[in-house]
Amino acid sequence: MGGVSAGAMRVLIADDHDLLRDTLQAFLNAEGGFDAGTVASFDEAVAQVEAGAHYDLILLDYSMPGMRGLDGLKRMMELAGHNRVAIISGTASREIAEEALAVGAAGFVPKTLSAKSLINAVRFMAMGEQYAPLEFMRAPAEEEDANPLAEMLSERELQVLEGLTQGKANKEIARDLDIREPTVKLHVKTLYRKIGASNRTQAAMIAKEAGLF
Amino acid sequence: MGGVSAGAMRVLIADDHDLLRDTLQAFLNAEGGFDAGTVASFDEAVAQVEAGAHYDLILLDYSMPGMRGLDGLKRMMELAGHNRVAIISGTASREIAEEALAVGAAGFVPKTLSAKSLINAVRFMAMGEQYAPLEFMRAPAEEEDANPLAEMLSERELQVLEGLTQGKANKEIARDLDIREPTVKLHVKTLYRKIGASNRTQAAMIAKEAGLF
DNA sequence: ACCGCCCCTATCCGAATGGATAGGACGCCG
DNA sequence: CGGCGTCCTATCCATTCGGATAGGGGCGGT
Repeated sequence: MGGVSAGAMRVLIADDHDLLRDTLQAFLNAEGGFDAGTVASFDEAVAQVEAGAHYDLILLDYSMPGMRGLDGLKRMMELAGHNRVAIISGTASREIAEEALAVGAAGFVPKTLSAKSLINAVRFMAMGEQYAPLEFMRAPAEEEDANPLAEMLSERELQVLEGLTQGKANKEIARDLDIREPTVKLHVKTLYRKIGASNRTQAAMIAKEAGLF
Repeated sequence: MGGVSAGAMRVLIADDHDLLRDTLQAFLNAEGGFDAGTVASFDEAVAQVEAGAHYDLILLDYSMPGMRGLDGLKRMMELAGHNRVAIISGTASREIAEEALAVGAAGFVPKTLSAKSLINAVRFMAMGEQYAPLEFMRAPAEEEDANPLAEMLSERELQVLEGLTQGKANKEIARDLDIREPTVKLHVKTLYRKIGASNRTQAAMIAKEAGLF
């Protein structure tokens, strides 16, 4: 363990949100007894590591310049096998967190975590453990799909709706799904009622609005 | 950290990202001499204000539970006309910032702002000024509009296209624009050719895709 | 003045759409 | 078993849409 003063744990915070980065650094130093450094982009973090800097933990923001999603995580872990690398994010979904942990990240820290919990988490991860907030991993176990729309539509209706969002004619949709056109018209009509549309364009916009397809 | 000196400026931070919220509170109190309170949702912020709490500035996170975009801003400003209200966000676009300022927000604070700048900004806003980081407002000043689509369409065609994206029938569009239906059909047909659509749904999706309307 | 472009209006026609109605086939559950 | 919901098919009909064609009027540039 490369020792800096009295063995203070060294942490590198890489985040383009200066506000969080600066206040977090101050907080970790003051309340957690860490030795925290900061950079504002993935490339700067890489430069730090390539320059030989040692950190007990590197926190990478999921959506920062240069990160390209989990790509940055993988590259950083290759670059410095001995440095522990964790993801911090305010927006990433549970799926991304799981994938990050799967590829060997030291942990996943949502920005909804309390500052106090973060200190514990950082300490935990720096010790070599893998961390992720249980409530984050458990709660949205199967939400993402829970589009209010997708729930109320049958399988066929969803397939037809997808066709609508592509501007296809009933005849085309029928061919694609290998059913007769009258059937498509039925599904179209029923899904109109279900989602509150009065024509195919409205239906398509509503689907798009809901983030479907 | 209690040190609420007589004239300490009171700031309310409403953000569901505990991490930022807590560290920011500590930072504002320690470095800026503020008296900062925090809540984790819009509803809690409303409760605080309704309970009669006075703040020199209220910082609302743009994407927090209950906010519903700028809806929350407007509601909060109505609720407490004398309290200054500002938006803080890590993701919102320049357009949103401009709209927030237009409806009378005390300011717009991107989370990419440095902690030092934030203290100045908060002080500035609490004094009654309207704040927004110039580099944020200027940089993407004139791109968004340069829709390749909008350029090739005439005024009327754009109006008609907007009607299409709302799922309106030609007849409705004609009524709205106070022209005859055949004219609408003409515009529809010509704009199909211009943007490469073969029916109204496709046209609507293309417009949406291009960020129009 | 002529040309090009945009905007407006109009008519005709074939095709697609929206809506109503009426079945048949299947699986699930009380 | 008898309902119930879902999916499939079908027919009829009024309306809308998409496309073609044919004008007239205004406005700016050549």
